[in-house]
Amino acid sequence: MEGFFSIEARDPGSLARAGLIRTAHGTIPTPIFMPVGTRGTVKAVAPDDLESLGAKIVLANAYHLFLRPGPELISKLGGLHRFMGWKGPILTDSGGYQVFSLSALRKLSQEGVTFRSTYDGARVFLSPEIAVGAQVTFGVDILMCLDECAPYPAGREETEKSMGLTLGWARRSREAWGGRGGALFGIAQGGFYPDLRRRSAADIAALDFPGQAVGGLALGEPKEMTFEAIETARSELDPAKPMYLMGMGTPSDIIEGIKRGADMFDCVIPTRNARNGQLFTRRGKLNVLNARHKDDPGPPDEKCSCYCCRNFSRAYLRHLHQNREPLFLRLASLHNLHYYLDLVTGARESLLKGTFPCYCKEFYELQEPVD
RNA sequence: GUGGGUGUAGCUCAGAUUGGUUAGAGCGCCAGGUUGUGGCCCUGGAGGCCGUGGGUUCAAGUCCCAUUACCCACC
Repeated sequence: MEGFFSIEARDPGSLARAGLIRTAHGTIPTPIFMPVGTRGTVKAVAPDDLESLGAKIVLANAYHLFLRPGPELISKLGGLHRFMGWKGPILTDSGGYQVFSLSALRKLSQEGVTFRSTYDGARVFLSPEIAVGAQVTFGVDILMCLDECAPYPAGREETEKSMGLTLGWARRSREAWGGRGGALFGIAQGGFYPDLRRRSAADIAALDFPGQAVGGLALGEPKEMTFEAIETARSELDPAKPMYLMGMGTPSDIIEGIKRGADMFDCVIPTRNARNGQLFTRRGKLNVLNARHKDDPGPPDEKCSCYCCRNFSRAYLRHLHQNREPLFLRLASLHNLHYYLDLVTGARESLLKGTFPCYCKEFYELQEPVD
């Protein structure tokens, strides 16, 4: 994968860097945030919204799309890009997270994982080969290996066993991929045992994937543990390749992740929380459903230039939500995605200008103290 | 007018023909949470002259009488 990733600028005081990831559907400037579109749609927003927000890549989920509508249908309809009407790059998660999040509905074996479908209860088997095959069929730009994300807390033995399974699956995924289609990323696990984290990262790095992800983060552990795990993994991964922190995170998680060398992020927070009324502003979180906004004529964030903030009041947004109007979901999602994309774009620009430390400082200074 | 039914939280209703701590639920409301997503879900909180007035009783949302409002049926 010559020229897949290049680094344009580095912050001398940290591991932060700005780079470019080149794919068949476009070049992705990093650091980047990927809106989550699990089922081939970023909930409540259309592809043209994503485009005007400046989204450079979206994430979809192979497990969900595998179950419904299935790879054959997507292939028949021209691949996932065409199917979902998004022309830019797509990354698919393999379904590894579902091994964790749907743990009550699955049985694990060395060979793979058997799920009870969350749609109709049918038994579905997923292996590293099947997961890669599906992603290749989807025609996505970045594929993820099937992995197992150990829960938190987890015992040392359980964690070690889990990362072993993940490593075996990573080898098989790589074999099944064979360089076809997009770029396959390996996933380092290892829980919160520094030596296991280190080993998992080293083992994954040795497999020489085009990109590297760190999984098993933000499962409820204290922040210091999350950051330590990232640092530990980073020390063993290949710094010439993009590092993707899976499922991260809050705005400050992203800033802290960038400092620690991360290039890619995805998280459901901006879209999910938007649907529940929690909006992100420069000054911190804002629950626009709170009664105190009942007659507030101001936008969610005075300084925000998004479509929502330019045109609508907090009072109107609250009104929409109280009446369960679909427009609420769209406006709130647009705003939060704008915030997240703006956050990483700002970080990137500051890295290119050499002002990243100031950018971070300003980010924290603006946050209102939490009471 | 006569007979029957119903009045308990903002709404819909539980609270046995066994009277017994501080009267409950769902929804709504108020406030938190949400990290590789089902708009789901989770956690707290506020809110009651039990229609009104009398009576029986140590004790009444519960039993008795009256009264009032609404609903249904029949003149």
